[in-house]
Amino acid sequence: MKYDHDEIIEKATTLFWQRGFQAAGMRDIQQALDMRPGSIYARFQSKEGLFKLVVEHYADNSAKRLKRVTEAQSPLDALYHFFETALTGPDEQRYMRQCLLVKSIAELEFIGDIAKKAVLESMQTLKAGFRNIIEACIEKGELPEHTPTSTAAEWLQNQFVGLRAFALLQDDNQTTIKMIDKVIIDLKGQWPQQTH
Amino acid sequence: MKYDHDEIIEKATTLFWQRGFQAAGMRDIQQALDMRPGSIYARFQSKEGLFKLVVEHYADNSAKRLKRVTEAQSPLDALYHFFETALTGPDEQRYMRQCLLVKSIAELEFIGDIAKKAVLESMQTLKAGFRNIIEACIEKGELPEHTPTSTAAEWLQNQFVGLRAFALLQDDNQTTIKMIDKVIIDLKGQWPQQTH
DNA sequence: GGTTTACTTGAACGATCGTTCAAGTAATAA
DNA sequence: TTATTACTTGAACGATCGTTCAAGTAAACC
Repeated sequence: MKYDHDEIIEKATTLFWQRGFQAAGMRDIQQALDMRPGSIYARFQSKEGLFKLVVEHYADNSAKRLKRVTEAQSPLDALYHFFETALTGPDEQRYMRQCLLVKSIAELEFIGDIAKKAVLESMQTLKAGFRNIIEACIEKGELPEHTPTSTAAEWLQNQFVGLRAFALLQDDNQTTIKMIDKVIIDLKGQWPQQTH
Repeated sequence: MKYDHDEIIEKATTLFWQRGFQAAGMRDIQQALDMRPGSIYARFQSKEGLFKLVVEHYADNSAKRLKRVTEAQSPLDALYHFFETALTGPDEQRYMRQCLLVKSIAELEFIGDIAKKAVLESMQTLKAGFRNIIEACIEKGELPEHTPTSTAAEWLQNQFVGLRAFALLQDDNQTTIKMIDKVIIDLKGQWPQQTH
């Protein structure tokens, strides 16, 4: 084994995160990993097989981060920090502002069934992570008891998705932070009634 | 001229909206338009040239719709309706839930500079449309005077983008409507202060 | 020591991509 | 009537795509 497995996955993650599944051609991958096509196919079966591992690695990482937010003294503050870190990084890491999973959803049709399944399942994992954060906030008295956890979790994930798309095109971090502030305000705010 | 110009653009819009720029291959386009490659290139120079016209056509249409919202008796109600129509259409028109422009932003790198410019400019047009709606709401007393129009417009566009991505994966319209309700609630709600 | 297994190499394959081009058609202008 | 212009056709081009494969290497197992 000439190449370390974790190192490969991380290099591949960077490439797929920057370029997306389709745009990252096999020859780009070969260059980024410093591996020849045969090696890659012997290990990962296909481009999709490699991508699947990357998605799972990315989702694991994200889930761990969300868990850390849940376990913070003030989950609400930690949530704010989580958003801020994800959305206002330095320019050379701008590609990180976009969520790899969301980016993948945009090209779901081209990905193949196996990796597609991994993407959608990872989205569910993240949603559960957001729900845990909200429940932790309620428990610590940072959010009202009557907050509808399931709805709020879906909403929060959606805000995160929207903000990542927003921050990607946004040059002014101050504007992005204003949007994060708004998210926190609305999270504490009213929720729609069942009836409509 | 064997083929009508508007008809071509509309057929092409449907195809690009469904498949995206990259995924719509020239042979798909040829089939959808019932035209041979030479005809297409003689008229539109390139795939990108055709796409540019499609984007502009789409943006014009969207701008008109937003304008109609602005001019409604109750812009806020009309806004609600606009969201609802865009996000809960029948299943065979599911592709319409995704905004063509937002979808294009996801593949901005592959599009080419000319169409790319058209996409970004169209986004600005839409943002201006949202701002006009908010100003109309304030004028009609449906939103507080102190609503920060520019921030709120950016926020509203962002909510729209997020919701379209959300609705695309969502099967239950009731859940989507709950999210639209939340948008309207938050639109009337508090806004972050300048200082932070 | 011999066999197996896991990995590595790099040339090459077939498919598909956007695009070109020589040739033809039909309407308009001079 | 002739020339020009705008459009149309369909075969074909070169580039690039993901993938395969014969051949080689090196550690692990018997």
